[in-house]
Amino acid sequence: MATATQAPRHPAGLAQKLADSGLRSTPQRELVYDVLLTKRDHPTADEVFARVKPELPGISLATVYNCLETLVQCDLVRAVNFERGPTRYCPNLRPHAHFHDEVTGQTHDVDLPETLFAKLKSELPPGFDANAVEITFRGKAQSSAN
Amino acid sequence: MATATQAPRHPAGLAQKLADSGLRSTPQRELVYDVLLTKRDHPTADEVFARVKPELPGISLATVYNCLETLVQCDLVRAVNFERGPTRYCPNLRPHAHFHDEVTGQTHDVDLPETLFAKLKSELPPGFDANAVEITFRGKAQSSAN
DNA sequence: CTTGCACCTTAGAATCATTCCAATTTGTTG
DNA sequence: CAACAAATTGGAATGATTCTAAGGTGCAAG
Repeated sequence: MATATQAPRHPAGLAQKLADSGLRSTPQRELVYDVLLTKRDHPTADEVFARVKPELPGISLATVYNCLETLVQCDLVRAVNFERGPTRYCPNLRPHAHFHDEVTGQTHDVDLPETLFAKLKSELPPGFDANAVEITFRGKAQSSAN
Repeated sequence: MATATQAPRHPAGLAQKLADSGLRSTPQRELVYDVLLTKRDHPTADEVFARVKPELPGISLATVYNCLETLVQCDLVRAVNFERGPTRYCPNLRPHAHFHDEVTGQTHDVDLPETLFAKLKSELPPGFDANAVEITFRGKAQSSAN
């Protein structure tokens, strides 16, 4: 069998994180996570399905949805939504914003200083207690590097 | 005919704004807009439909969708999305953020200083040109006044 | 081991919001 | 009034996601 190119690309934290939640590590979950880490272009469930299928031809779309949901529950992946479009998935765990390119339809991560998120929460009127902030930009990006 | 209670609640700018876009003012459009202005609780299309129907029993859901879309096009109303839930509609045109109460499911407007929006855009890396920013909080609100 | 059982995966049906479509209705303009 | 464009309508169609029921899988206790 081939070797080098098949090694798991993720930091092996998956099995652990899953176990922490009383869940099992399965080939499907590993592969879905791998696919997200390998090409971080915020794929939809369908896109993940397409990327995963060649390696695991028997996998079903329902399972891809299940795996993605599981990864989100375990805080290994974030679900990203934009205007009723299909949900996209992002393995970037640092707090960051998203930029939606209106021309290409691509989604880019935008790192913002941690202080900004704090500042935003501090602007809330009294009585509002936020445990998450989401920031989304829409516009045009000089899509050079891709 | 009755008078006081039936007077249009909106600032009569509707017909004008529509005309600006080469569109007609219709009873359906007026009423949908009225409903949004009257109870600013970010209703879904279904909810708007329910509120509009008693006054115009023949109206169809498709028309409500059409009217809402038209109002959004004319910049009289904003469409607000949260995690793949049904689109909600908001006649507040000032730049503001939204707070989603995880307990009640309600959506609240949150006014933020204009400078914050500017600051956010200025944080974008070079090459990114945003023409809109969306800020969404999720958390718990002391739902007192409603 | 081998049986039990909880967890997983699977295919396909079901759901839900929204959009599309083709047929009327309405309004305006010549 | 006639002709045409813009709007509305009900129902069918779409697309993403979730549900359901039926098999797999794999560890754990005996």
